[in-house]
Amino acid sequence: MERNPVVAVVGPTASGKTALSVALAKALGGEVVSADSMQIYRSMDVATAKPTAEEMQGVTHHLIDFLEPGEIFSVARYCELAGAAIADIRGRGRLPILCGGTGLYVDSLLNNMQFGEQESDPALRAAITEELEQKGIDVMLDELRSFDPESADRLAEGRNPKRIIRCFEVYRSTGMTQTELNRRQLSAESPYRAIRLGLTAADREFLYERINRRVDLMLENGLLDEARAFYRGGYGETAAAAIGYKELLPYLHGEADLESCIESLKRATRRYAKRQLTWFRRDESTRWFEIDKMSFDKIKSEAITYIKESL
RNA sequence: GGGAGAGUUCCCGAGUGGCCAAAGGGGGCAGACUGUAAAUCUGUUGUCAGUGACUUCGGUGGUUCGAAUCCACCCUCUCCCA
Repeated sequence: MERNPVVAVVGPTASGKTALSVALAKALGGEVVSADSMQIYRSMDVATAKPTAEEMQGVTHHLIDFLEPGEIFSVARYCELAGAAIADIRGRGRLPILCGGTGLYVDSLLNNMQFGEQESDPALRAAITEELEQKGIDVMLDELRSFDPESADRLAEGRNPKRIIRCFEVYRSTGMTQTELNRRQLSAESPYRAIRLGLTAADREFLYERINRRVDLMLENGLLDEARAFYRGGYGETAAAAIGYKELLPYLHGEADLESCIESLKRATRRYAKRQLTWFRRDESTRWFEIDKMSFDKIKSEAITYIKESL
C-alpha cells in the first residue's frame, strides 16, 4: 500500500508550532489539521492560544473551534474526525500538516489506532471509580490480576488509578481485557507516512520564559473575562481540564490574590510543557529544531528542505 | 533605648545532643502513558565516589567522645514597649 505522507509539527506549548505549521502550509500547499484537545472548543480562545485569523494567514485549519465546551470529547472521536480531514485534504491534492501538542492524539492518529464503535460509559466509569475509592488500589490490582495479569503487572509500579479504572471499564463493558484491546487497536497498518518535526529549546529556561510571557499576554487579552464566562456557561469534564481557567478560580472566588493564581497558572503550563516534551521525545524519528538556537526563518527553510526530501 | 522571638538544604517548613544529608510539602529534573491526555501517575532531588568519603542547618569561638540541636559573643529579621 502506498502510504500517504503527513507532516506533523509537534512540541511543547509556546514553542511556535502554530507559526511554523502555517509557514509550511503556505510554502508547500498544505492545510493544517490541529491535534489539540482544547482548541477544539469554541469560545475558549485566549486560554488555549487558539490561532487567530491573522495568525492563520488564510491557511485552512481543521478541527479547531467546532465543539461547545459542554460537550465531552475523546481520542477516538479525534482520530475519526482527523482521519476524515486528512482524506479530504489529500483528495484535493494538498498536503496535510498535523499541528498540535496533544501527544496522545498525534500518536493515536498516526499509528492508526482502531478504536471501534464502543463509546465509553460515564456511569460505569463512575461506579468503578467509587469502587476503587472504597477498596483501595491494592485490592483492585489484585482483582485486575485475576482477569488481566499483564495489565496488573504493568500498572503495579505506577499505581495510576485512572489507568486501573480503565482496565475494569474495558473488561466489564466488552468482556475483553485491556491487553487484548490494545493488541487489536494496534493491529492495523497505518495509512500514513509521518514526517515528524519537533520544536524544542536547548535551554529549558528559554521555553519557560516564553510560557511566562505568554500567560501575561493572555491576561492582557482578557483571560479573566473568558474564565468568568467559561464558568457561567456550561462546560464538560474534558473542557474543565484545560489549563487557564481552573488556576484562576481561587481568585474569582475571592479566596486568593491574583498574583498567586497567575503564578500557579504559569507553573501548571510549564509542567505541562515538560510532560509534552517527555511524550514527544520518545519518538526517535522526529527531526528536532531548537528554537533558541535557530531563527524562525532558518527553521522554516530547513524544515521545508527536510519535508521535500522525505516526500 | 528596653523587652519577646526567629534565622535549617532551591523555597516553605519539621527537627532541641548521637538512629540527621536532616520528616513533610512545594518547586526542579527524569520517566510512564492508547476511548477524560492542558488529564492521571511514578521515580529522583548536597557533592564526589558502587555498602563509603566529603561539605551543609546566619557568623565566630567554646562545651562534649559526639552539636542543626548546649554556652558566649556577633550579624540579620520580626514583633511588643519607648
